[in-house]
Amino acid sequence: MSADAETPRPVTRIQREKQELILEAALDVFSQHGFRGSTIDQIAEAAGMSKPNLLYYFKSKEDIHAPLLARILDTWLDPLRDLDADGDPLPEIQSYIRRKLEMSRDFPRESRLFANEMLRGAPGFHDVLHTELKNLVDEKAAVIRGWMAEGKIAKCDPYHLIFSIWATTQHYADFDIQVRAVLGRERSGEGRFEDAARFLDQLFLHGLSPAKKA
Amino acid sequence: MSADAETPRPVTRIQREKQELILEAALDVFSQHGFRGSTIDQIAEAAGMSKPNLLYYFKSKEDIHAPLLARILDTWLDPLRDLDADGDPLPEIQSYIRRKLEMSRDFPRESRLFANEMLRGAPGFHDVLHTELKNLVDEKAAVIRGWMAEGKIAKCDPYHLIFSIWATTQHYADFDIQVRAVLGRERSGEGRFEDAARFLDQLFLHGLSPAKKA
DNA sequence: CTAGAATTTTTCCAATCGGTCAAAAAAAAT
DNA sequence: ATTTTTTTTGACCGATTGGAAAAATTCTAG
Repeated sequence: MSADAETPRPVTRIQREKQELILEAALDVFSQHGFRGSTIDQIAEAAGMSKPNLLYYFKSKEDIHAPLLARILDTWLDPLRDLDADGDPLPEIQSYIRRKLEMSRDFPRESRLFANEMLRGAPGFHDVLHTELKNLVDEKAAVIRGWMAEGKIAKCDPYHLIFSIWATTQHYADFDIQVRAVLGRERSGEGRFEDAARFLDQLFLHGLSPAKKA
Repeated sequence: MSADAETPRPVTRIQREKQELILEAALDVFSQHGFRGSTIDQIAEAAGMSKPNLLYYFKSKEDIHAPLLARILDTWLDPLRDLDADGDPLPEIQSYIRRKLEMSRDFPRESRLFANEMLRGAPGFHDVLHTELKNLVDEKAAVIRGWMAEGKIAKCDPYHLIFSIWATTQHYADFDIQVRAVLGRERSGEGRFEDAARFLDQLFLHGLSPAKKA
């Protein structure tokens, strides 16, 4: 018997399903209230079980939160990983933007959980940001810089370019309520994501300068 | 004697100062942990006083939080209010971006408090978003559309333009930790805001299309 | 100096928090 | 059917929470 007093490693299919159910409920709660603002009771109720029962599957609040974060960061960076150095620069960036926007549309809770963690100062997350994340961004920034050197794209700071893509796309998940309020009832349908996609295409491709017919 | 059992309206100069001291401390705490994740004890300690003493000045947690939010939304929108329909479009927008960026640099806690509130779904804030905020944005969106009609600026959705300015500028306050991690030790000085300003100028003015010498 | 008001501290409370434990119940294995 | 294992429940614990009450202190005016 190992000395590890941990959550029963998922043997049964049922166990895995229950754990998934709990993580799903926890995502709901954590993404709204943050880690400290969420309670185990809340999560348990959202998952339709009692608190001790939930604690049978995850032995602490942290143990529910941590795997959520880990999983999310990973899928969150997938679109950036797929940025292809051998592709056409502008279409590559364009499709990166589109994929990030789709993630904000399809996984807003994940985006908000991530944002909550950043606002807290990302405790117990620092290392990942400075290694995994930084390495990936460094790599892709180099790719982008390569495109600039070839004259295929306007010269600019690739890091801030990536930041601006993150910011503009995630905004539609994290500030959803504000966006809906400002757009009003009529324009708050799912169509707002298509409008956003159109706008971001134009912004990143041409900016605001009036079209020159030179 | 009014029936309102409220916090002693600030008569003394000392009272006003203490209240300000508390709000300052509360801003620190709330901006990091959100409303539910913050405790009165934390705030009291940050303000250098005991919890009951703090409760002498503000009778509840909500009573500390609410005025902070109200004040922030107001100053937060100042730059947009100043967007001048009679000014030159591109410089107007450029200086709006710059001011928003400066606010992220100089008042990051305010930005984070606001972000925290949005993530929660902005309870007890809905009305303000749908009236004050929406009205202002509608007004300024009309101004921008006017500029487009005159051909002084490229045609695009003015609402999403405003969203993208909010997103890109506030990102440097709300995701500060991520930004620092990615930029690395060397580039995490205050200079990053100048880099950001340069980049955003280019993004919004010209986008990423390679400079045409047509 | 002294009465009165303003401020601060001490003590306390009920509710909620994260989490434990043993017993009950349900499933699975024999 | 019965034993064994897994899952669920109910009762409970110490710590922390938001907040009240009242005593103790400090400040201020006369």
